[in-house]
Amino acid sequence: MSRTAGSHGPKTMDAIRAAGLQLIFEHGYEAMSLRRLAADVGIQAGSLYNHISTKQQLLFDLIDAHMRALLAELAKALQHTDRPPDRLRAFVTFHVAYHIARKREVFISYSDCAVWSRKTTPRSWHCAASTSGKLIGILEQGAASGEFVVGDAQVAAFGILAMLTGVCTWFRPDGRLTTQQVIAVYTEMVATGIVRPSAPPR
Amino acid sequence: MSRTAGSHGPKTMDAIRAAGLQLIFEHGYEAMSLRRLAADVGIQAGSLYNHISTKQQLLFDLIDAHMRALLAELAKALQHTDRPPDRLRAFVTFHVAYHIARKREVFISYSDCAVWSRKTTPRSWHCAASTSGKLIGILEQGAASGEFVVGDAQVAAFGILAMLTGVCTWFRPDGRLTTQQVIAVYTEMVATGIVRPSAPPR
Amino acid sequence: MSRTAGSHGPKTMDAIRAAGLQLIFEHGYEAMSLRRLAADVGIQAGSLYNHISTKQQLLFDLIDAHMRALLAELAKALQHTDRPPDRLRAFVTFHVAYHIARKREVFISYSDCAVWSRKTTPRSWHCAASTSGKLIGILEQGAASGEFVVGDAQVAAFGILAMLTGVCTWFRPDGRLTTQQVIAVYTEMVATGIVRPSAPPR
Amino acid sequence: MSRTAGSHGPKTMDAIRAAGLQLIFEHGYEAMSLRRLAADVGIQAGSLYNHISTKQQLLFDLIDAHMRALLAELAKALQHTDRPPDRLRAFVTFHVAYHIARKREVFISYSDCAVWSRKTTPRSWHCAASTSGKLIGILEQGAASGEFVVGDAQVAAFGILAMLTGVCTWFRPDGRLTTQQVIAVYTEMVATGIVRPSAPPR
DNA sequence: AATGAATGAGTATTCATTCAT
DNA sequence: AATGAATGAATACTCATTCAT
Repeated sequence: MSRTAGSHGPKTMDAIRAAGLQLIFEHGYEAMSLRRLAADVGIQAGSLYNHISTKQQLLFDLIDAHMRALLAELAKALQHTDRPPDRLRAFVTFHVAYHIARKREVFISYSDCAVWSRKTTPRSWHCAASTSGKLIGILEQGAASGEFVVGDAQVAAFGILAMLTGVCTWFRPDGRLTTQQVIAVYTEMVATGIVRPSAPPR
Repeated sequence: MSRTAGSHGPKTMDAIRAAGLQLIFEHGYEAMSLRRLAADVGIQAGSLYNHISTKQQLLFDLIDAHMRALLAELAKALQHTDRPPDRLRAFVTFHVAYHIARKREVFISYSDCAVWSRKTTPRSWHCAASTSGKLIGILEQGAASGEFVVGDAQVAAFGILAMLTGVCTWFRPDGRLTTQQVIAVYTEMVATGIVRPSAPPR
Repeated sequence: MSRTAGSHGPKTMDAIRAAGLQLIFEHGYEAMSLRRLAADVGIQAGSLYNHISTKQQLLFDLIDAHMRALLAELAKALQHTDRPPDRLRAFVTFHVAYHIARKREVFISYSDCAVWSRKTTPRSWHCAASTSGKLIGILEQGAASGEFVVGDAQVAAFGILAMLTGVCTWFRPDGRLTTQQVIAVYTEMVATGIVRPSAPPR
Repeated sequence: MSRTAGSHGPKTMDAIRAAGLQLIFEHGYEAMSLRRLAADVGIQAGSLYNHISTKQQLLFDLIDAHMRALLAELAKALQHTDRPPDRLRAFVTFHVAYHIARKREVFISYSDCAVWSRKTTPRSWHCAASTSGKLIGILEQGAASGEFVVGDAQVAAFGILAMLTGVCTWFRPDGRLTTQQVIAVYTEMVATGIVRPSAPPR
């Protein structure tokens, strides 16, 4: 029987990460208190330091884990497609699904930009650059092959990413549309235009 | 004349708003200290309370001013257009220009969502609802008149807004594109598709 | 009438210095808690920071004040003497009297050495070097003029200083000897030998 | 063989004492953390308690060992001398040599006075009393036998002890003087005067 | 309208120590 | 005899806010 109430053993670190994720999502990094985090985990505040080195490091670890997962899963999502239209579709499908599923991770990654902004290059930079780089590559490849017409590939990629990421801010699981429907709508919008001019008068 | 230590008179409130805007943008609302704000203004921390009631109220005031300006200028930008394609173009043009010019105001408005999230309806909700409502109206009007084909007007509006707002995160005045060029690219993307399939083979 | 119990106004800093001096003397620098210091002063712990910047700075300020006073008073004690025996006598007299009167200041100055030891040159180094330099000067001057015979002037100076400073550790105001008597004994010991061989047998 | 992480066996206690001596010397008792001590030994902090009962007890043990050694070696140094001048010379020789060799032990013994001061009689009191008692005895014996002239034997003893102990603070093994030379200088100073008036004019 | 000094609750972090394993 | 995780109290220091002057 354990000595006291409260979490114990190797599960504590997992509980800290889970509670940290939730609390930073709810209150923001600065406003999250380690006392509150410890309370949610069921240990004393000082005991957190058996598992983390600093509050900042906990944030970084959560962000890093998110970014590694994002990149790994994105790579997997694209690995069996090679034609640009298919790759674009796979990109959109993955990105929307991931951002709906990992809303909190996405949110706290912005803490990185916000909190340490403009001092140091945020650790999310590499991830963002890699993700947008992949999308730019798809667009340029399609443009080169004549399958797409793209105005400015870079701005297009940033636009698409912002649009897809934005799903975090409004999607509700109990809302009007299911995840699948949202994916379908976004895929259609990216592939054929958000607003399509009707057939030109002849 | 430069702002000096011991600054006083009716300019103090303006200085507080300016310094507050900059500091919240740089550090986030929670991490901004009123002592630092007071130092930037050139007064003692306690003296701030001759001008503001609380730190939170200062944030709200900045956000409210931003949102009122956004809505007022948006209304003005749309007031002399009535055909949906023109209105959509005007909307995009205005939104991009405004977000490039008011990067910091946009940024701190998110503090609102972040900090007081999920407790109370954030004051930005009305603004967001009004803005997106206006855009949805344009899209639906165009769809009704047969000038546009739009899949899901609401998702399309959210997508467009996210895309346009995203310009804040990457635009640099000394970057590859001028504000005018960025506006042109976004307008084109919204009007005719981000990625356009090439002419179908016949 | 003041708003709360507790010290107020420009006297607070003096009270902090007095209480800090006493507490560091009693418990040592590391073991002195700012909470306790604040309580002794009659204010809240946080209010200390209206007067000091850090705990370390408080220590340094106390040490610096002590050292400046020591050097200034020593200079004054020596200023009207010029023959080495008189200067030596004046040095001893001053040093014993000062160390009896400023026991606590002397004690806490050692915290400097102890606490920040061997990392940085302690701020007391200049004072110690200046004091011992002055004494060495007296001894060398007397040796040169033939008024003294001194073996190793530097070791002699260190020895004398240690002897004189040591009075701090055992002198009690209510003890067997008065301050004047102690000064007389030390002066005699320094001038004619701690232990004097009796007249050599002939 | 070097001490390695995971050190165990009967050598652990020795390693704890050695590391404790060094750390208290470097940082002072209060500032020494048991975590750091454990790290230096190569074990976890909790494991220290298989060897020591409390942090305070470790300090006391180190001090007691030092004091027992000092008293034992002093007794041995004096055991084959009986004439006061010889005993005084032996005392000085021993004391200087011991304090040069055991600088760290001497230093930490003062922690005792500092830390627990004025609450309880420090454990060093017996040692100091015994040491100074022995010296006073030598001086008085010499005075009684007519071999010495001593003003105030007690003050003289305290003065000599402070002087000899002070060697800790300035002696450097690579300095101008060897240990032997320092001993010679001190012996001479104690026996014939720090500063000797030159031969009186006749 | 500004100051300077105060409050009291809060912060992240460290500490010596305990104990089941 | 060692570990790793826990405790609970303590640490220096910061915070937004108040208010007599």
